[in-house]
Amino acid sequence: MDVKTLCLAVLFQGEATGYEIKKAFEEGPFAHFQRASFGSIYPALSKLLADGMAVAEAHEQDGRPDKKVYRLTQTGRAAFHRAIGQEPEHDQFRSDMLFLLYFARELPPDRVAALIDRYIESYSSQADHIDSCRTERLTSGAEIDPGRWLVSGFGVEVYRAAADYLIRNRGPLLSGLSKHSQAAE
Amino acid sequence: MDVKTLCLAVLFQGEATGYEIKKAFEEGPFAHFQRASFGSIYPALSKLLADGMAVAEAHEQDGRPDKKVYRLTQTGRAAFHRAIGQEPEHDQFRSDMLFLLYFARELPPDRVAALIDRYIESYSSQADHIDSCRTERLTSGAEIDPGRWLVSGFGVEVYRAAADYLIRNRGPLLSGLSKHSQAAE
DNA sequence: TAATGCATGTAATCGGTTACATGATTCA
DNA sequence: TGAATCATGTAACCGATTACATGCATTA
Repeated sequence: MDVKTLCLAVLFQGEATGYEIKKAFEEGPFAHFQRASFGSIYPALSKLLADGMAVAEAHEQDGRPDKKVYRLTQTGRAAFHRAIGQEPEHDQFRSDMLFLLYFARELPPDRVAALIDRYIESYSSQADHIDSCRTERLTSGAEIDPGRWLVSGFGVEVYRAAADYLIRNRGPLLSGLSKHSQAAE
Repeated sequence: MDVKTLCLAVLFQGEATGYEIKKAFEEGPFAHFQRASFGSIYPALSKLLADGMAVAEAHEQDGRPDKKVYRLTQTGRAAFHRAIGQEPEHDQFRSDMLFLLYFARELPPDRVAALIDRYIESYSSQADHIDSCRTERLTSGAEIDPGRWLVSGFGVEVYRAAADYLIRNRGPLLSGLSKHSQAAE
């Protein structure tokens, strides 16, 4: 998804500043499946203004640059609905980890072990983080949006599955590698 | 991973043409976690030649352009080892599906159902495809590389987990959506 | 006869990252 | 005192996609 659509999506849920939009992709609800940088968000927001898809209100602040709060117009809301109406591509789990581990044989065994541990930790903490947001929302008593619930559940499940797989296969991989190097040498 | 490194990786496993490298990302062993287009592969290959990381041998063919078979040099092999020695970033499952389903409430229920079905099918067939390659390799009697084995196993497991999750949550999502729309209207 | 596979490459364009520039406040 | 948070923006650069250009052989 291009950053313009991503901004449209965040603003669709309520007014926000560029800074807050960035946070939505860092800690917020989109954090585990989309990403955007300041260098793409601010230009996208300017374009949204220029295209009449959003309006901005400046809130003065002392010492800091004026806070610019963006809000979608009807045009913007329509554009968002058009965007989510498009046929999406198939999802692919583009992974540097898999790329590296594919060549495990070419790496020192302790480096392979360290890599796996790093990714177990990384996947697990992602899953835990999403899961804690879920329990939080559940206990807050607020109404639960079925779409968001499914999306966060998916995150927990898939990242958990990834971590579990690595935990189960760490040993076999390492012993497989040492057997191979013994045979080769 | 940048396409230059990706080409280095394919060529590390043996000589290949640009066309064959493309196939490695379409049906080959890298298909489920990396991607590259002709428009990036051919320039990357030229750069590899220019940098002395690969040499190319032209094989004449009738009617078609000469087939150019690339092979890594020692320099190229060293560059590849340097590349896989770098610290990678954390993996993120960037997903258009999750983005769309997050806004399920904004879509017609039948469209949501169709989307989910599409992705169940897509994830399942990815998992099946990788799995069939695994059993093929297993029954071929050839030696199994532990790294590649782990990587393909990961693909099967994670795509399967994704499909399973959607199958289990399709109904609840849809009924959640209809309840909500009844309450709102 | 139309589409697909084989086979290589270029060029326009696009979208995004990274780094830079600025600067007050608060927390450790 | 140094780092992090809040807050906005620009510009250089890079990498990749898309479309284009060519053209034979095979398969449906």
